[in-house]
Amino acid sequence: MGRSSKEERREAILEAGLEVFAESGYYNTTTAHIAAKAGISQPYVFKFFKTKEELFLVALDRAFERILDTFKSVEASPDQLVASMIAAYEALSESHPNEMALQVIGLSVTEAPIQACTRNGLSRIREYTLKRFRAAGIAKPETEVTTFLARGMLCNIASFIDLPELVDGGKSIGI
Amino acid sequence: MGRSSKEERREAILEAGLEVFAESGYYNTTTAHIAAKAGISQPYVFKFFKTKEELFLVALDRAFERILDTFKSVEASPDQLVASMIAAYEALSESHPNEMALQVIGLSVTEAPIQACTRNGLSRIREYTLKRFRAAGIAKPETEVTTFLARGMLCNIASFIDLPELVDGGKSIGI
DNA sequence: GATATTAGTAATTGATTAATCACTAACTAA
DNA sequence: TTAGTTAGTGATTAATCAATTACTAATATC
Repeated sequence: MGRSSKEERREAILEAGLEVFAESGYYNTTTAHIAAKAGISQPYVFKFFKTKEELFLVALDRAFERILDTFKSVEASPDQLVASMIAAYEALSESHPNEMALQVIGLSVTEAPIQACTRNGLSRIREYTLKRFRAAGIAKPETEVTTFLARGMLCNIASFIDLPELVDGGKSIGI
Repeated sequence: MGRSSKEERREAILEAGLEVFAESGYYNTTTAHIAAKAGISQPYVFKFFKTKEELFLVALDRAFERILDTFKSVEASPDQLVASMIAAYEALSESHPNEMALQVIGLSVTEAPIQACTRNGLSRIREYTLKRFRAAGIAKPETEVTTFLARGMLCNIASFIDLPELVDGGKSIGI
């Protein structure tokens, strides 16, 4: 087996971790669960990630990066910007639900590096969105960005705690 | 010592639990921490609460009840309703910050009874708010309620993860 | 076919912690 | 004073789990 296989194995463990974390949260996920889902032994996880925390951090960071990349790829006329970003976010919620769940989980993990990652991720998303809203000449951009992020986060929450009616009475999965 | 003292002791343990949970989250809070903050021995906690989970549930339930009671006490003319409810929520965030933090923590605790309590609490708050918005003749009440709740929750989140600029650039503590 | 390397595991450890148990000291009432 | 009750603690337990260690089987290389 060449290098790519090793990288694939790491990727498979990361994906398994993502799934189990999204299902059981950070603290109730054991490295044994992750290993089982990845089809390997529990200690072998540690050949790819030094700690459980590191594995979670890599997954969480990827989730934030993907959101940012998704927003960066949005091209729209000023008056269509918000609608386009909402659509992009909705698509992401469908294509990568586990990464969306990870954001909610990250919120109340008190380990400092994870809190820092969450803070940093949300901060960067806010900054970038604000820049776009401003460039589009949207009125009260700070307020609009907060509402946009708030509705997006509530959408993740509604999905994670399985309470769809929390968002717009559950009529759509939209933010 | 009469009965009231026993009730006071229970209340003190509950308050200690609230503080420690709000600071360290659910899983990183030990019953020893709570006992230390309450000035008693660790096993004595269990004379008042059967399990750590039960203690958390009582605190979380109280947090949701207080929000609901606060909203119920809001009296305002239709065109002032939203502003009044925001003001009431802001006051609550200042007077009972730990209970607000508990909501965020409850979101990603995967133990079933706690998830159920969170779901139920948010659901009831949404229902009541929607009723009030409708009675005030607010247009698109479902959407407005979602935005209202979303901004309130983001406010709790911003406070819990110590990222004030997440809400309206950090200019105020408002929702 | 011997040697080295890679991929992987079984077994163990060490720390943590919720919860129980067995106890004692202080008060209360007859 | 003694019997009973209440308030409280020290010591222990039983389970869990991240992380390490020490090993083996397979594969590639010369």
